[in-house]
Amino acid sequence: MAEIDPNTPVYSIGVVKEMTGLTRRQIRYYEDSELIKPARTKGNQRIYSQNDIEKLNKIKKLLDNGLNIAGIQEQLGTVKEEKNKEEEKIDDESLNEIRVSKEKLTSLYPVSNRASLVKLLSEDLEPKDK
DNA sequence: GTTCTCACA
DNA sequence: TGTGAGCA
Repeated sequence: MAEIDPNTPVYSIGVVKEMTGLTRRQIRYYEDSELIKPARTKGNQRIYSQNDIEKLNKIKKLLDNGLNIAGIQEQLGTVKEEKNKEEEKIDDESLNEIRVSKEKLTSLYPVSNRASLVKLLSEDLEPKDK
């Protein structure tokens, strides 16, 4: 099948919303905070790429670690090309917590992020009484 | 039906 | 952050 690049935007906000567990408001807020840079469609619709999805998931993890929008902005504001100590610290905690085995690196992201992502996807279940 | 932007609480 | 209104 056709391989899609991790930076090829093909996800609509609805998909991103489900995959990240965030709301449209939050996603837009992060975008406004320069956390992500989704592409635009002719109808001005946002389209996210696999790369953005993982980034959103990372943000979700940050929120799970007790951070807030300010923390997210701090993370994204600090993390440009080099990862900061805080990110490593958080990832380390997650790693130690879940004790992820040697996962296959199929992403451009470091192992820490990958492991965190796996944890996130494994615990993406929210208490929805329905 | 879904998403977008802007604005308000 | 959530929600509403009007629009494409």
